[in-house]
Amino acid sequence: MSERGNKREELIQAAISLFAARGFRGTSIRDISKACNTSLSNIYHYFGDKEGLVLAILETISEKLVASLREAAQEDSEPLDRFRCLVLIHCNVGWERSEEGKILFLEEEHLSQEGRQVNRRIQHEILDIYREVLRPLKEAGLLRGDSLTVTAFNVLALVNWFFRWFRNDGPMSLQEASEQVVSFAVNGALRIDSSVAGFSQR
Amino acid sequence: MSERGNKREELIQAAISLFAARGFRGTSIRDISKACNTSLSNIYHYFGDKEGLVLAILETISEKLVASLREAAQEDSEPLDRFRCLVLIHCNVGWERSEEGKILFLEEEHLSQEGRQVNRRIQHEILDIYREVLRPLKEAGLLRGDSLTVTAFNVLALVNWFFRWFRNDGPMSLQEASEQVVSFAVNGALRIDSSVAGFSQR
DNA sequence: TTGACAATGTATCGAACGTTCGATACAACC
DNA sequence: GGTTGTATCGAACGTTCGATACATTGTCAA
Repeated sequence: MSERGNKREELIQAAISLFAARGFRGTSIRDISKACNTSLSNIYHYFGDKEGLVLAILETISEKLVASLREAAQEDSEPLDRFRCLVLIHCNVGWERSEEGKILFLEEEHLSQEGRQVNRRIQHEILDIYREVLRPLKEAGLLRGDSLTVTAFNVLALVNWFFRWFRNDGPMSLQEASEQVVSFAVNGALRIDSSVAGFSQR
Repeated sequence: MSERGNKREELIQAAISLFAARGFRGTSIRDISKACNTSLSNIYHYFGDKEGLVLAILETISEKLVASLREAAQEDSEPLDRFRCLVLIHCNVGWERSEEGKILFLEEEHLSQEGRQVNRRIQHEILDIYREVLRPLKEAGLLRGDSLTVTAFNVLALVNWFFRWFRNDGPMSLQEASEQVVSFAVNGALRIDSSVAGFSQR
């Protein structure tokens, strides 16, 4: 009936949804096994224990979300456009995968030492992408703050909070809302002299 | 040994710390009772059940944090300064009471219908404070976005995320860091023509 | 002094938790 | 055709959970 490795992926997907909706402690492995019509012990066969399941989830997220952001960050265009593009992509991709995003920031305190490290590593990867994109803008003297890291934190704040307040059935479309976020991020982070052109001199 | 009503307050304070550190599901009422050297049943005597304890905590937070913000928002100064002041106060007071802040945003999914409503009400109160402070700036045509609400969300994003990344033992002081947040918030939210003066015409 | 009532403690409950176990079914390999 | 490895199962383990029942103490008005 089922191909090889299918159940494992199915379990991960179900666990992502349940963890995102009810949290780590709020979701029992029985809930997850029931959602996949399989047995408790099958989860232990695949992941060792409950935290092993979380680690597998984090791996999945790391591969998908971070890859999308890296792609956006490596586009070959002007630094400002690249920054704009990164924030916009992050809003859109992150909203599509908002369940995964919730897991990243919701559950750190319930994890063991190893789980915490993996979690931090992923968050650090994302932060680094932003720093990298912001760096040429800083070198061009466009950054408002002194610290690349603080600026990156602030931009990430906007994006991650966006996933909390935005509702698809609200008055704004995803496109409108994420453009608002981009605008806020650009103007909060950068000093823009109304002349956006003539920028790529360096 | 203990005065009347002391135990109740002691239980609330201990519960705030434990919930903030380990989450709602991660903290048992036994943990809380042990932290106060009292018995399980005392908690049920005072709060009815575990969620009643959370509701009592939310009441406490609502009284303290919201009151501080209201105070900052009602200062009699120029609208821009009032906005600046509100964000700054929020950063500082919120950091001092960061445990309470975590509870506000961490646990919604574990609460019952009533708990959710109380939680939303408090978040709505805070959002309204920001909207109120932003309104005169919008009427003066200084707001970048069309929506007061979205702008308020974005500012709240910066403040609430600040509580996540800021560390007292880091390279920046609380004052430096919160000023960075204020700067980002002001420039992200508002169109400022470098001439800040001559503003209070209305 | 006593009686009501709030405050606190002890003992216990059923349910749910994460985890482990021994046993299959089945495919692949030797 | 025996051996091995993987996927899956149901049952049970010990622990902890939120909650309750009931007894005891403390306090203060009648």
